Amino acid sequence: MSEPTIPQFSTATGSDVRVRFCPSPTGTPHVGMVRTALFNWAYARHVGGTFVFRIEDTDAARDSEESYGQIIDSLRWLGLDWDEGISTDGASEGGPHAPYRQSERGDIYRGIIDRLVAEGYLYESYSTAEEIDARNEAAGRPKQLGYDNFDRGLTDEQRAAFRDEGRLPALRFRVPDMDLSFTDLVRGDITFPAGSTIDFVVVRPNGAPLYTLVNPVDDALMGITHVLRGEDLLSSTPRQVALHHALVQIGVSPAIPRFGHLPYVMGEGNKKLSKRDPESNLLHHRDRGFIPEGLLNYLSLLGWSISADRDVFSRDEMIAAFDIADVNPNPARFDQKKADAINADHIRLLTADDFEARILPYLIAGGALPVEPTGGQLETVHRAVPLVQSRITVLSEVVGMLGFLFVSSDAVAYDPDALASLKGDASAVLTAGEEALTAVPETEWETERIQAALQVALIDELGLKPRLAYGPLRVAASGRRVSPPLFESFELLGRDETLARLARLRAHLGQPQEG
RNA sequence: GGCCCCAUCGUAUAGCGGCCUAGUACGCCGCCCUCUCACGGCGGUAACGCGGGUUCGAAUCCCGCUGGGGUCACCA
Repeated sequence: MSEPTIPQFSTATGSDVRVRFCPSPTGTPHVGMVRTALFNWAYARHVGGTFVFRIEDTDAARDSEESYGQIIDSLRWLGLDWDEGISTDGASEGGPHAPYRQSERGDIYRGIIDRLVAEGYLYESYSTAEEIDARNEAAGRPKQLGYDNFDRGLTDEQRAAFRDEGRLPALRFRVPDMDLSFTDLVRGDITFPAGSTIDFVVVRPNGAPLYTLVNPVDDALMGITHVLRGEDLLSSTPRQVALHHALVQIGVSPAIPRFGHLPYVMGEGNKKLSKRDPESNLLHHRDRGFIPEGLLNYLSLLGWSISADRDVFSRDEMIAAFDIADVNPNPARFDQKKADAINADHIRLLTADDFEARILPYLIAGGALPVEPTGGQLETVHRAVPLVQSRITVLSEVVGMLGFLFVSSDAVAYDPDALASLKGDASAVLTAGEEALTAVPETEWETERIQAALQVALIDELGLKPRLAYGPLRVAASGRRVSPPLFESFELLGRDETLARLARLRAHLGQPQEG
């Protein structure tokens, strides 16, 4: 008859698996946070389990409604759908364990706290930070050791005395004096020696429960079986295991969830990707023109891989292959170049129509097109799609790539860079080009005819190198050194506009340079 | 400092005792294609932190060291 001291961890598998994503709505969504959401989601989808979305807003001072909205917006955009959790349309309660915002679950916590106190798992602590420091100092105990479990042994008289002073107690969890172990889903067995986990505060003196309490409590109440979270929470796992143990003891939940700690997402150097780094901001990537497929793909590569020789794949392929057991424990560095390359691959995978629909908002946001583009402008975009889809890595690049198509000849801006690239007698080239193209009638104004005319006039007759011949024409058309293919661009611009641009650059080059 | 985690090319990773004179991708460097830039194609550069074991055999297992990171809040 040997009852184990530490009860069993969840043995749920397959459709019994319940995972959750429970961000705290502070600040803008971070890519590390999204990676955590992604892995939880992918695992749930892989095993056919349930993905719960909960909001941990127990810190009124730091939480914001704006951040809350951004997180939801981000999950939606990425397509990380949840089966249970906060409801955004008001049409449903969101699930059987509602509410899913901790700020609305006060009564539930109150009940649990009372039971935990009654069973002796929680005790009143009157020590202030100053008093703890002072005691440590007096005892020659290193300050970093923190709380000394002083209030554990308070007598009724002592507590009454504190209360008579008008002091209110915080509630601390009594950590059992034993080794605390668990088998991490990505790291294997981990043991924290007895005595290395001190009693921690779970309820503020004003009665407000803290994350240290509500996180495990909600996981227990919501039947979470697998906790997949960031490595930064690894060292708080022993106290959560202890608390979960208590919750099992008092009958709140049947088992302790299993834990898996995902590797850090690092930035430059050897530090965590900080909120300060722009690439940590999910919204920043979306604004640049990452597409969900690309970002999801790249993020999944931070600590995981689908196979030995492939790294571009769809979300369905990820779901089919993803297993938490395959996650790599090493910290991963966020590599913007690699992320861009993966995104570029996904952009090229898009159908032309899809690509077209996706670049429109960027053309508008970037100012290349008005908020309500004309039919003619939309037609131009449509025809330009094949010219740019393989030329960009993020969607916002279409603004610079196609912007010249939507301005009049007198408004083309010449990049200093482009002007500097002009070698030889550009004016002569422009003149010859104008003559050759003037000979092309409006009715024959299409790419092949344009190319043929220029080929004859500039390459064959003037004997110019293609580079020298087409450079000035490119700058005249787009104002840039890099642009979509030249002859196609001329076709899109139309005969009159093209000729006007060649004339304008010629005039511009003939003028003394000014500012 | 206590405790915990981590350790393969610059980066992300494959590798779970012999298939590894270590594979793939990004990056970088060449070449080809070519009206620019891309795309595409071909080739190249570059790694098992160190030291002990275990074993016929170790990138793979064990120990130590070194190095890096995290955490020690009435934040989450």
